[in-house]
Amino acid sequence: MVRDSNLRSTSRPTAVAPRPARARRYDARRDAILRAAARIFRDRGFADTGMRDIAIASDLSPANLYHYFKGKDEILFYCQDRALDRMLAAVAAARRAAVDPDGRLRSVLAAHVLTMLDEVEGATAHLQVEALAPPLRARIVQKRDRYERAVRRLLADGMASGAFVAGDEALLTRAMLGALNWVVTWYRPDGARTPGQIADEMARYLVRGVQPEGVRG
Amino acid sequence: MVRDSNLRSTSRPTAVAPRPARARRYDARRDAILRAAARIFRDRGFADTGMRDIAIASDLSPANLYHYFKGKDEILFYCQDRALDRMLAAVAAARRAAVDPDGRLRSVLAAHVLTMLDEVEGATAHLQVEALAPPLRARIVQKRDRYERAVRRLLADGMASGAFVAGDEALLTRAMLGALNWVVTWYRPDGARTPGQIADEMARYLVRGVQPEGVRG
DNA sequence: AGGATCTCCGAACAATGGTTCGAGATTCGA
DNA sequence: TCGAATCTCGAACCATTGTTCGGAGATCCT
Repeated sequence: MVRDSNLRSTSRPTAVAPRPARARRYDARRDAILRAAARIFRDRGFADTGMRDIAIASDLSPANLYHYFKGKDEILFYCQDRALDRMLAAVAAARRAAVDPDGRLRSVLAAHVLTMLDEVEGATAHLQVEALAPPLRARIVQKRDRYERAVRRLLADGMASGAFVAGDEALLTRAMLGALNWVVTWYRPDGARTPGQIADEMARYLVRGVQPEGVRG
Repeated sequence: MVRDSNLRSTSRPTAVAPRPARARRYDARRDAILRAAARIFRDRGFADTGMRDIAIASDLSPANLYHYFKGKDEILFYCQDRALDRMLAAVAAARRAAVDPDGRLRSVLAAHVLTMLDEVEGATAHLQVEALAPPLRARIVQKRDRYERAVRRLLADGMASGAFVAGDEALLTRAMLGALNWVVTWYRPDGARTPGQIADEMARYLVRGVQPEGVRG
Protein backbone atom coordinates (compact mmCIF):
# COMPACT_ATOMS: atom_id res chain seq x y z
CA MET A 1 0.00 0.00 0.00
CA VAL A 2 3.08 2.16 -0.02
CA ARG A 3 2.81 2.67 -3.72
CA ASP A 4 -0.36 4.47 -4.60
CA SER A 5 1.26 5.79 -7.77
CA ASN A 6 -1.56 6.11 -10.20
CA LEU A 7 0.32 8.64 -12.22
CA ARG A 8 3.20 6.80 -13.77
CA SER A 9 6.51 8.38 -12.98
CA THR A 10 7.65 8.61 -16.57
CA SER A 11 10.40 10.93 -15.51
CA ARG A 12 13.39 8.96 -16.74
CA PRO A 13 13.24 6.46 -19.58
CA THR A 14 16.61 5.02 -18.58
CA ALA A 15 17.97 1.78 -19.96
CA VAL A 16 17.40 -0.25 -16.82
CA ALA A 17 13.80 -0.75 -15.75
CA PRO A 18 13.16 2.17 -13.42
CA ARG A 19 10.20 0.28 -12.03
CA PRO A 20 10.79 -2.85 -9.94
CA ALA A 21 9.31 -6.05 -11.22
CA ARG A 22 7.32 -6.28 -8.04
CA ALA A 23 5.55 -3.02 -8.60
CA ARG A 24 5.01 -3.92 -12.22
CA ARG A 25 3.14 -7.05 -11.31
CA TYR A 26 1.20 -5.11 -8.74
CA ASP A 27 0.04 -2.68 -11.38
CA ALA A 28 -0.75 -5.49 -13.78
CA ARG A 29 -2.97 -7.23 -11.25
CA ARG A 30 -4.65 -3.96 -10.48
CA ASP A 31 -5.28 -3.50 -14.14
CA ALA A 32 -6.68 -6.98 -14.54
CA ILE A 33 -9.07 -6.47 -11.66
CA LEU A 34 -10.26 -3.18 -13.06
CA ARG A 35 -10.68 -4.74 -16.46
CA ALA A 36 -12.72 -7.66 -15.15
CA ALA A 37 -14.79 -5.49 -12.85
CA ALA A 38 -15.61 -2.96 -15.54
CA ARG A 39 -16.87 -5.70 -17.79
CA ILE A 40 -19.18 -7.17 -15.17
CA PHE A 41 -20.35 -3.79 -13.98
CA ARG A 42 -21.34 -2.96 -17.52
CA ASP A 43 -23.15 -6.23 -18.04
CA ARG A 44 -24.91 -6.74 -14.73
CA GLY A 45 -24.75 -3.39 -13.03
CA PHE A 46 -22.80 -2.32 -9.99
CA ALA A 47 -25.21 -3.37 -7.25
CA ASP A 48 -25.77 -6.80 -8.76
CA THR A 49 -22.07 -7.52 -9.00
CA GLY A 50 -20.47 -9.23 -6.03
CA MET A 51 -16.90 -9.12 -4.88
CA ARG A 52 -16.82 -12.85 -5.41
CA ASP A 53 -17.81 -12.35 -9.04
CA ILE A 54 -14.98 -9.91 -9.56
CA ALA A 55 -12.62 -12.26 -7.77
CA ILE A 56 -13.52 -15.20 -9.98
CA ALA A 57 -13.30 -13.13 -13.14
CA SER A 58 -9.83 -11.93 -12.24
CA ASP A 59 -8.55 -15.28 -10.96
CA LEU A 60 -8.08 -14.11 -7.43
CA SER A 61 -9.59 -14.87 -4.07
CA PRO A 62 -12.18 -12.44 -2.78
CA ALA A 63 -9.99 -11.58 0.18
CA ASN A 64 -7.05 -10.84 -2.04
CA LEU A 65 -8.90 -8.09 -3.82
CA TYR A 66 -8.50 -6.02 -0.70
CA HIS A 67 -4.76 -5.94 -1.15
CA TYR A 68 -5.27 -3.99 -4.33
CA PHE A 69 -8.30 -1.90 -3.51
CA LYS A 70 -9.86 -0.62 -0.34
CA GLY A 71 -13.22 -2.03 -1.31
CA LYS A 72 -15.88 -2.33 -3.92
CA ASP A 73 -16.46 1.39 -4.07
CA GLU A 74 -12.86 2.10 -4.89
CA ILE A 75 -12.94 -0.36 -7.76
CA LEU A 76 -15.91 1.39 -9.27
CA PHE A 77 -14.24 4.70 -8.65
CA TYR A 78 -11.16 3.82 -10.67
CA CYS A 79 -13.29 2.38 -13.46
CA GLN A 80 -15.13 5.64 -13.80
CA ASP A 81 -12.02 7.70 -13.31
CA ARG A 82 -10.21 5.94 -16.12
CA ALA A 83 -13.09 6.24 -18.52
CA LEU A 84 -13.46 9.93 -17.81
CA ASP A 85 -9.75 10.48 -18.33
CA ARG A 86 -9.98 8.88 -21.71
CA MET A 87 -12.99 10.97 -22.67
CA LEU A 88 -11.30 14.14 -21.54
CA ALA A 89 -8.27 13.18 -23.57
CA ALA A 90 -10.53 12.80 -26.58
CA VAL A 91 -11.81 16.33 -26.07
CA ALA A 92 -8.29 17.69 -25.87
CA ALA A 93 -7.29 15.77 -28.98
CA ALA A 94 -10.29 17.06 -30.90
CA ARG A 95 -9.51 20.59 -29.85
CA ARG A 96 -5.91 20.23 -30.97
CA ALA A 97 -6.90 18.91 -34.37
CA ALA A 98 -8.15 22.27 -35.57
CA VAL A 99 -11.01 21.23 -37.79
CA ASP A 100 -14.47 22.70 -37.94
CA PRO A 101 -16.83 22.53 -34.96
CA ASP A 102 -18.81 19.77 -36.63
CA GLY A 103 -15.83 17.49 -36.94
CA ARG A 104 -14.61 18.29 -33.46
CA LEU A 105 -17.93 17.45 -31.85
CA ARG A 106 -18.35 14.35 -33.96
CA SER A 107 -14.99 12.95 -33.00
CA VAL A 108 -15.62 13.54 -29.31
CA LEU A 109 -18.99 11.83 -29.42
CA ALA A 110 -17.58 8.89 -31.33
CA ALA A 111 -14.74 8.54 -28.84
CA HIS A 112 -17.31 8.51 -26.09
CA VAL A 113 -19.02 5.47 -27.57
CA LEU A 114 -15.75 3.65 -28.06
CA THR A 115 -14.75 4.31 -24.48
CA MET A 116 -18.03 2.95 -23.23
CA LEU A 117 -17.78 -0.22 -25.27
CA ASP A 118 -14.12 -0.83 -24.69
CA GLU A 119 -13.63 -3.48 -22.06
CA VAL A 120 -10.39 -2.04 -20.84
CA GLU A 121 -11.79 1.29 -19.83
CA GLY A 122 -14.58 1.86 -17.42
CA ALA A 123 -17.77 1.56 -19.40
CA THR A 124 -19.53 2.53 -16.24
CA ALA A 125 -18.46 6.07 -16.74
CA HIS A 126 -21.56 7.96 -15.86
CA LEU A 127 -23.80 5.01 -15.43
CA GLN A 128 -23.52 4.32 -11.75
CA VAL A 129 -22.30 7.51 -10.18
CA GLU A 130 -24.99 7.57 -7.57
CA ALA A 131 -23.84 4.23 -6.24
CA LEU A 132 -20.68 5.76 -4.86
CA ALA A 133 -20.32 6.98 -1.30
CA PRO A 134 -19.97 10.76 -0.85
CA PRO A 135 -16.18 11.07 -0.55
CA LEU A 136 -15.39 9.25 -3.79
CA ARG A 137 -18.53 10.35 -5.57
CA ALA A 138 -17.63 13.99 -5.18
CA ARG A 139 -14.40 13.50 -7.08
CA ILE A 140 -16.08 11.61 -9.90
CA VAL A 141 -18.96 14.04 -10.19
CA GLN A 142 -16.47 16.86 -10.40
CA LYS A 143 -14.57 15.24 -13.23
CA ARG A 144 -17.74 14.19 -14.99
CA ASP A 145 -19.02 17.74 -14.85
CA ARG A 146 -15.74 18.92 -16.26
CA TYR A 147 -16.19 16.61 -19.20
CA GLU A 148 -19.80 17.61 -19.68
CA ARG A 149 -18.86 21.26 -19.63
CA ALA A 150 -16.17 20.62 -22.21
CA VAL A 151 -18.66 19.03 -24.56
CA ARG A 152 -21.10 21.82 -23.94
CA ARG A 153 -18.45 24.36 -24.77
CA LEU A 154 -17.81 22.62 -28.05
CA LEU A 155 -21.48 22.99 -28.77
CA ALA A 156 -21.63 26.59 -27.61
CA ASP A 157 -18.63 27.55 -29.72
CA GLY A 158 -20.30 26.07 -32.76
CA MET A 159 -23.45 28.00 -32.04
CA ALA A 160 -21.51 31.22 -31.68
CA SER A 161 -19.72 30.71 -34.96
CA GLY A 162 -22.91 29.83 -36.77
CA ALA A 163 -21.88 26.25 -37.38
CA PHE A 164 -24.75 25.09 -35.14
CA VAL A 165 -28.23 26.44 -34.70
CA ALA A 166 -29.03 28.18 -31.42
CA GLY A 167 -30.59 26.15 -28.64
CA ASP A 168 -30.39 25.10 -25.03
CA GLU A 169 -26.77 24.00 -24.79
CA ALA A 170 -27.16 22.12 -21.52
CA LEU A 171 -30.20 20.20 -22.63
CA LEU A 172 -28.77 19.33 -26.01
CA THR A 173 -25.52 18.17 -24.45
CA ARG A 174 -27.38 15.88 -22.10
CA ALA A 175 -29.47 14.54 -24.94
CA MET A 176 -26.33 13.65 -26.86
CA LEU A 177 -24.56 12.08 -23.92
CA GLY A 178 -27.68 10.16 -22.97
CA ALA A 179 -27.95 8.62 -26.41
CA LEU A 180 -24.30 7.63 -26.18
CA ASN A 181 -24.42 6.24 -22.67
CA TRP A 182 -27.45 4.19 -23.54
CA VAL A 183 -25.45 2.24 -26.07
CA VAL A 184 -24.07 -0.09 -23.40
CA THR A 185 -27.56 -1.37 -22.68
CA TRP A 186 -28.19 -2.69 -26.16
CA TYR A 187 -24.79 -3.27 -27.72
CA ARG A 188 -23.94 -6.92 -28.31
CA PRO A 189 -20.52 -8.00 -29.54
CA ASP A 190 -22.12 -10.35 -32.04
CA GLY A 191 -24.35 -7.64 -33.47
CA ALA A 192 -24.44 -6.42 -37.03
CA ARG A 193 -22.49 -3.23 -36.39
CA THR A 194 -18.98 -2.88 -35.05
CA PRO A 195 -18.31 -0.41 -32.24
CA GLY A 196 -16.62 1.84 -34.76
CA GLN A 197 -19.61 1.89 -37.04
CA ILE A 198 -21.97 2.52 -34.17
CA ALA A 199 -19.81 5.35 -32.91
CA ASP A 200 -19.70 7.01 -36.32
CA GLU A 201 -23.39 6.72 -37.07
CA MET A 202 -24.34 7.92 -33.65
CA ALA A 203 -22.05 10.91 -33.81
CA ARG A 204 -23.22 11.81 -37.28
CA TYR A 205 -26.88 11.70 -36.32
CA LEU A 206 -26.47 13.61 -33.08
CA VAL A 207 -24.51 16.41 -34.72
CA ARG A 208 -26.89 16.60 -37.64
CA GLY A 209 -29.62 17.60 -35.22
CA VAL A 210 -27.88 20.87 -34.39
CA GLN A 211 -26.65 21.76 -37.84
CA PRO A 212 -28.41 24.51 -39.78
CA GLU A 213 -29.84 24.02 -43.23
CA GLY A 214 -27.37 23.65 -46.04
CA VAL A 215 -24.39 22.22 -44.20
CA ARG A 216 -25.03 18.58 -43.66
CA GLY A 217 -22.06 16.47 -42.60
CA MET B 1 -56.01 -12.20 -3.51
CA VAL B 2 -59.29 -13.07 -5.12
CA ARG B 3 -59.32 -9.81 -6.98
CA ASP B 4 -56.42 -9.54 -9.34
CA SER B 5 -58.40 -7.16 -11.50
CA ASN B 6 -55.80 -4.89 -12.99
CA LEU B 7 -58.06 -3.99 -15.83
CA ARG B 8 -60.85 -1.94 -14.39
CA SER B 9 -64.24 -3.34 -15.20
CA THR B 10 -65.61 -0.10 -16.53
CA SER B 11 -68.47 -1.98 -18.05
CA ARG B 12 -71.33 -0.24 -16.27
CA PRO B 13 -71.11 3.28 -14.86
CA THR B 14 -74.23 2.67 -12.81
CA ALA B 15 -75.38 5.05 -10.12
CA VAL B 16 -74.41 2.83 -7.18
CA ALA B 17 -70.71 2.18 -6.74
CA PRO B 18 -70.13 -1.02 -8.64
CA ARG B 19 -66.94 -1.53 -6.75
CA PRO B 20 -67.03 -2.27 -3.01
CA ALA B 21 -65.33 0.18 -0.73
CA ARG B 22 -63.07 -2.60 0.40
CA ALA B 23 -61.73 -3.30 -3.04
CA ARG B 24 -61.38 0.41 -3.64
CA ARG B 25 -59.09 0.82 -0.71
CA TYR B 26 -57.17 -2.23 -1.82
CA ASP B 27 -56.55 -0.69 -5.21
CA ALA B 28 -55.66 2.63 -3.66
CA ARG B 29 -53.05 1.05 -1.43
CA ARG B 30 -51.66 -0.86 -4.39
CA ASP B 31 -51.42 2.37 -6.27
CA ALA B 32 -49.71 4.14 -3.41
CA ILE B 33 -47.14 1.40 -3.13
CA LEU B 34 -46.45 1.48 -6.83
CA ARG B 35 -46.18 5.23 -6.72
CA ALA B 36 -43.74 5.24 -3.83
CA ALA B 37 -41.70 2.38 -5.22
CA ALA B 38 -41.42 3.92 -8.67
CA ARG B 39 -40.12 7.10 -7.17
CA ILE B 40 -37.42 5.39 -5.13
CA PHE B 41 -36.48 3.04 -7.94
CA ARG B 42 -35.94 6.03 -10.16
CA ASP B 43 -33.86 7.87 -7.60
CA ARG B 44 -31.75 5.12 -6.09
CA GLY B 45 -32.08 2.24 -8.51
CA PHE B 46 -33.82 -1.07 -8.06
CA ALA B 47 -31.05 -3.05 -6.39
CA ASP B 48 -30.32 -0.31 -3.88
CA THR B 49 -33.93 -0.01 -2.83
CA GLY B 50 -35.06 -2.18 0.05
CA MET B 51 -38.49 -3.45 0.86
CA ARG B 52 -38.23 -1.51 4.09
CA ASP B 53 -37.65 1.66 2.12
CA ILE B 54 -40.75 1.08 0.06
CA ALA B 55 -42.68 0.23 3.20
CA ILE B 56 -41.68 3.44 4.94
CA ALA B 57 -42.42 5.53 1.87
CA SER B 58 -45.90 4.09 1.58
CA ASP B 59 -46.69 4.14 5.31
CA LEU B 60 -46.93 0.39 5.65
CA SER B 61 -45.06 -2.34 7.40
CA PRO B 62 -42.64 -4.36 5.30
CA ALA B 63 -44.63 -7.50 5.91
CA ASN B 64 -47.83 -5.88 4.79
CA LEU B 65 -46.41 -5.21 1.36
CA TYR B 66 -46.75 -8.90 0.69
CA HIS B 67 -50.51 -8.67 0.95
CA TYR B 68 -50.48 -6.49 -2.13
CA PHE B 69 -47.63 -7.91 -4.13
CA LYS B 70 -45.92 -11.25 -4.33
CA GLY B 71 -42.54 -9.66 -3.82
CA LYS B 72 -40.10 -7.01 -4.86
CA ASP B 73 -39.90 -8.26 -8.41
CA GLU B 74 -43.61 -7.97 -8.93
CA ILE B 75 -43.58 -4.38 -7.76
CA LEU B 76 -40.95 -3.51 -10.31
CA PHE B 77 -42.85 -5.45 -12.90
CA TYR B 78 -46.03 -3.41 -12.48
CA CYS B 79 -44.04 -0.18 -12.48
CA GLN B 80 -42.55 -1.03 -15.83
CA ASP B 81 -45.77 -2.47 -17.16
CA ARG B 82 -47.69 0.68 -16.39
CA ALA B 83 -45.12 2.93 -17.95
CA LEU B 84 -44.99 0.85 -21.10
CA ASP B 85 -48.77 0.86 -21.36
CA ARG B 86 -48.76 4.60 -21.22
CA MET B 87 -46.07 4.85 -23.85
CA LEU B 88 -47.90 2.45 -26.12
CA ALA B 89 -51.04 4.47 -25.66
CA ALA B 90 -49.11 7.53 -26.76
CA VAL B 91 -48.09 5.75 -29.93
CA ALA B 92 -51.66 4.78 -30.68
CA ALA B 93 -52.84 8.31 -30.02
CA ALA B 94 -50.20 9.77 -32.29
CA ARG B 95 -51.15 7.35 -35.01
CA ARG B 96 -54.81 8.26 -34.69
CA ALA B 97 -54.09 11.96 -34.91
CA ALA B 98 -53.28 11.84 -38.60
CA VAL B 99 -50.62 14.47 -38.87
CA ASP B 100 -47.32 14.27 -40.70
CA PRO B 101 -44.62 11.76 -39.66
CA ASP B 102 -42.64 14.53 -38.03
CA GLY B 103 -45.44 15.48 -35.72
CA ARG B 104 -46.29 11.90 -34.94
CA LEU B 105 -42.76 11.01 -33.93
CA ARG B 106 -42.33 14.21 -31.98
CA SER B 107 -45.44 13.64 -29.92
CA VAL B 108 -44.43 10.07 -29.11
CA LEU B 109 -40.97 11.10 -27.99
CA ALA B 110 -42.36 13.91 -25.88
CA ALA B 111 -44.84 11.56 -24.25
CA HIS B 112 -41.97 9.23 -23.46
CA VAL B 113 -40.20 11.92 -21.46
CA LEU B 114 -43.34 12.85 -19.59
CA THR B 115 -43.97 9.23 -18.68
CA MET B 116 -40.44 8.87 -17.37
CA LEU B 117 -40.66 11.98 -15.22
CA ASP B 118 -44.16 11.42 -13.96
CA GLU B 119 -44.05 9.99 -10.47
CA VAL B 120 -47.25 8.09 -10.88
CA GLU B 121 -46.07 5.95 -13.73
CA GLY B 122 -43.09 3.70 -13.67
CA ALA B 123 -40.15 5.87 -14.59
CA THR B 124 -38.14 2.71 -14.48
CA ALA B 125 -39.55 1.69 -17.80
CA HIS B 126 -36.55 0.37 -19.57
CA LEU B 127 -34.05 1.28 -16.96
CA GLN B 128 -33.88 -1.84 -14.88
CA VAL B 129 -35.22 -4.62 -17.05
CA GLU B 130 -32.27 -6.88 -16.43
CA ALA B 131 -33.00 -6.89 -12.73
CA LEU B 132 -36.13 -8.93 -13.21
CA ALA B 133 -36.23 -12.71 -12.92
CA PRO B 134 -36.87 -14.62 -16.17
CA PRO B 135 -40.62 -15.25 -15.87
CA LEU B 136 -41.57 -11.62 -15.35
CA ARG B 137 -38.74 -10.22 -17.41
CA ALA B 138 -39.90 -12.04 -20.49
CA ARG B 139 -43.25 -10.31 -20.39
CA ILE B 140 -41.72 -6.88 -19.93
CA VAL B 141 -39.10 -7.38 -22.59
CA GLN B 142 -41.80 -8.46 -24.98
CA LYS B 143 -43.84 -5.35 -24.35
CA ARG B 144 -40.80 -3.11 -24.44
CA ASP B 145 -39.80 -4.56 -27.78
CA ARG B 146 -43.28 -3.97 -29.03
CA TYR B 147 -42.97 -0.33 -28.10
CA GLU B 148 -39.53 -0.04 -29.61
CA ARG B 149 -40.76 -1.59 -32.84
CA ALA B 150 -43.66 0.82 -32.93
CA VAL B 151 -41.33 3.79 -32.66
CA ARG B 152 -39.05 2.28 -35.27
CA ARG B 153 -41.99 1.84 -37.60
CA LEU B 154 -42.87 5.50 -37.18
CA LEU B 155 -39.33 6.27 -38.24
CA ALA B 156 -39.36 3.79 -41.12
CA ASP B 157 -42.65 5.11 -42.44
CA GLY B 158 -41.25 8.60 -42.46
CA MET B 159 -38.19 7.43 -44.34
CA ALA B 160 -40.32 5.66 -46.90
CA SER B 161 -42.44 8.73 -47.48
CA GLY B 162 -39.41 10.97 -47.76
CA ALA B 163 -40.22 12.86 -44.60
CA PHE B 164 -37.03 11.51 -43.03
CA VAL B 165 -33.65 10.85 -44.52
CA ALA B 166 -32.61 7.23 -44.95
CA GLY B 167 -30.56 5.60 -42.20
CA ASP B 168 -30.26 2.69 -39.81
CA GLU B 169 -33.71 2.63 -38.26
CA ALA B 170 -32.77 0.41 -35.35
CA LEU B 171 -29.73 2.43 -34.38
CA LEU B 172 -31.50 5.74 -34.72
CA THR B 173 -34.44 4.51 -32.68
CA ARG B 174 -32.13 3.44 -29.90
CA ALA B 175 -30.29 6.72 -30.02
CA MET B 176 -33.56 8.59 -29.57
CA LEU B 177 -34.83 6.37 -26.78
CA GLY B 178 -31.48 6.52 -25.05
CA ALA B 179 -31.50 10.28 -24.98
CA LEU B 180 -35.00 10.20 -23.54
CA ASN B 181 -34.35 7.53 -20.93
CA TRP B 182 -31.29 9.39 -19.76
CA VAL B 183 -33.42 12.32 -18.71
CA VAL B 184 -34.27 10.68 -15.39
CA THR B 185 -30.62 10.81 -14.37
CA TRP B 186 -30.32 14.57 -14.57
CA TYR B 187 -33.81 15.97 -14.21
CA ARG B 188 -34.42 17.88 -11.01
CA PRO B 189 -37.85 19.18 -10.08
CA ASP B 190 -36.37 22.53 -9.09
CA GLY B 191 -34.55 22.93 -12.37
CA ALA B 192 -35.01 25.72 -14.88
CA ARG B 193 -37.11 23.71 -17.31
CA THR B 194 -40.45 22.06 -16.70
CA PRO B 195 -40.97 18.46 -17.79
CA GLY B 196 -43.15 19.73 -20.63
CA GLN B 197 -40.45 22.04 -21.92
CA ILE B 198 -37.83 19.35 -21.68
CA ALA B 199 -40.05 16.91 -23.52
CA ASP B 200 -40.72 19.38 -26.33
CA GLU B 201 -37.14 20.46 -26.80
CA MET B 202 -35.87 16.91 -26.69
CA ALA B 203 -38.40 15.70 -29.22
CA ARG B 204 -37.73 18.61 -31.54
CA TYR B 205 -33.99 18.07 -31.50
CA LEU B 206 -34.15 14.31 -31.95
CA VAL B 207 -36.52 14.55 -34.90
CA ARG B 208 -34.52 17.33 -36.50
CA GLY B 209 -31.60 14.94 -36.83
CA VAL B 210 -33.50 12.75 -39.28
CA GLN B 211 -35.20 15.47 -41.28
CA PRO B 212 -33.92 16.26 -44.76
CA GLU B 213 -32.92 19.75 -45.86
CA GLY B 214 -35.65 22.27 -46.27
CA VAL B 215 -38.25 20.91 -43.88
CA ARG B 216 -37.41 21.73 -40.33
CA GLY B 217 -40.06 21.64 -37.61
C1' DA C 1 -74.16 -9.63 16.96
C1' DG C 2 -71.18 -13.45 15.15
C1' DG C 3 -68.35 -15.57 12.30
C1' DA C 4 -65.53 -15.02 8.33
C1' DT C 5 -62.51 -12.47 5.82
C1' DC C 6 -59.36 -8.99 5.15
C1' DT C 7 -55.51 -5.75 6.95
C1' DC C 8 -51.85 -5.10 9.34
C1' DC C 9 -47.60 -5.77 11.96
C1' DG C 10 -43.57 -7.31 15.19
C1' DA C 11 -40.39 -10.64 15.07
C1' DA C 12 -37.63 -13.91 13.17
C1' DC C 13 -35.39 -16.81 9.29
C1' DA C 14 -32.32 -17.93 5.66
C1' DA C 15 -29.44 -16.20 2.26
C1' DT C 16 -26.46 -13.01 0.46
C1' DG C 17 -22.73 -9.72 0.35
C1' DG C 18 -18.93 -6.79 1.73
C1' DT C 19 -15.34 -7.19 4.58
C1' DT C 20 -11.81 -8.83 8.05
C1' DC C 21 -8.59 -12.22 10.24
C1' DG C 22 -4.81 -15.01 10.73
C1' DA C 23 -1.68 -17.72 8.82
C1' DG C 24 0.73 -20.00 5.08
C1' DA C 25 3.30 -19.24 0.55
C1' DT C 26 6.23 -16.24 -2.30
C1' DT C 27 9.43 -12.80 -3.56
C1' DC C 28 13.12 -9.56 -2.91
C1' DG C 29 17.05 -6.79 -1.01
C1' DA C 30 21.46 -7.43 1.11
C1' DT D 1 21.05 -17.67 1.90
C1' DC D 2 18.27 -15.29 5.35
C1' DG D 3 14.95 -12.21 7.19
C1' DA D 4 11.36 -9.01 5.92
C1' DA D 5 7.99 -7.36 3.21
C1' DT D 6 4.58 -8.67 0.05
C1' DC D 7 0.91 -11.90 -1.83
C1' DT D 8 -2.50 -15.04 -1.30
C1' DC D 9 -6.36 -17.51 0.45
C1' DG D 10 -9.82 -20.29 3.37
C1' DA D 11 -12.82 -19.31 6.77
C1' DA D 12 -15.52 -16.62 9.39
C1' DC D 13 -17.94 -12.20 10.75
C1' DC D 14 -21.58 -9.08 10.68
C1' DA D 15 -24.87 -6.18 8.71
C1' DT D 16 -28.38 -6.12 5.38
C1' DT D 17 -32.22 -7.93 2.70
C1' DG D 18 -36.12 -10.38 0.84
C1' DT D 19 -39.34 -12.98 2.84
C1' DT D 20 -42.34 -15.77 6.06
C1' DC D 21 -44.98 -16.77 10.33
C1' DG D 22 -48.41 -16.33 13.62
C1' DG D 23 -51.53 -13.70 15.55
C1' DA D 24 -54.00 -9.11 16.78
C1' DG D 25 -57.10 -5.64 15.17
C1' DA D 26 -60.48 -3.89 11.70
C1' DT D 27 -64.28 -4.56 8.49
C1' DC D 28 -67.99 -6.65 6.25
C1' DC D 29 -72.04 -9.80 5.30
C1' DT D 30 -76.11 -11.97 7.10
